[in-house]
Amino acid sequence: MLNNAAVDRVFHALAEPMRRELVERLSAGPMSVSDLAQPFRVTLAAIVQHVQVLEESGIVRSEKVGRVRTCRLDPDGLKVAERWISERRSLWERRLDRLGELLAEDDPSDSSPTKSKKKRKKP
Amino acid sequence: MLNNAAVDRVFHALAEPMRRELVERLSAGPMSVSDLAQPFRVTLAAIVQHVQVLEESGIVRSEKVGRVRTCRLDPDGLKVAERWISERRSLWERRLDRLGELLAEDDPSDSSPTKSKKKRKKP
DNA sequence: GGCATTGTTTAGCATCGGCTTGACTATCTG
DNA sequence: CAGATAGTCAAGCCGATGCTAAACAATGCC
Repeated sequence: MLNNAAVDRVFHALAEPMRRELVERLSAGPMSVSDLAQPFRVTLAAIVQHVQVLEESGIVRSEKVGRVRTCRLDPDGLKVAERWISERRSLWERRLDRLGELLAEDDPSDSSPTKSKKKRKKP
Repeated sequence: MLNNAAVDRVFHALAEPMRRELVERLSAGPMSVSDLAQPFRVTLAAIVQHVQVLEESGIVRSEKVGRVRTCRLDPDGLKVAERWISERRSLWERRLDRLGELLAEDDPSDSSPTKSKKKRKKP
């Protein structure tokens, strides 16, 4: 995988609770940095640093006009993480489905983990 | 949001590259801890710790039979992260769509920085 | 011009997190 | 039984990370 570094940056960015809240706020619409900072009890500098991380990860884009920097969500950034997850999950779930089919083929017994009895019959 | 702590744990778990590789390996099928550890150049203890984090986050379930602990992916854990992302992203994208419609309605003035020309007509 | 607003940058601090080491338990195998 | 295998636990090292303070720059407003 070549986009490994991108996946890395995105998940690293989303690991931080305050950064996720910033994303949450931005999902409602674009915002200046100080507007973003308003509900938090931290320095503006801290918010700026978080925004930088989000921006380097591709989750957020921003542009400065005058002295105010306006930040907006970039769906493509989030898509990177979303795809990584859904690929792994669907891979695993397909596997589970195939397994279920195999079990159902000739064994109507309960497939729950407690005392699973493996009666395999290969024709 | 009450499941905030769960979201926190899941994203924290996925932030670590080696843990994501473990998830990747597990998406191919269940595995013992030492099988999981095999391709990595770290101690078994390190892998155990990673597995614990993944398990506390709900991404992985495991059961010990005899002296071997078998780990398997739990799709529900990954779903927590997947839903968080897709909710934020789709919220934002819906907003973009509405904006596009509004712009197309009667005001050709440009709201995006790079000369985007949206000529859409709403029937 | 003078002052407030809005960020940006850097250095330092404190905490967190990943990893190792080493001691230990429990289970299999000959 | 002895020894090997598979994992667990606790302590500690050390680099990464979030936050602050402080100095700075650029823009807007009177």
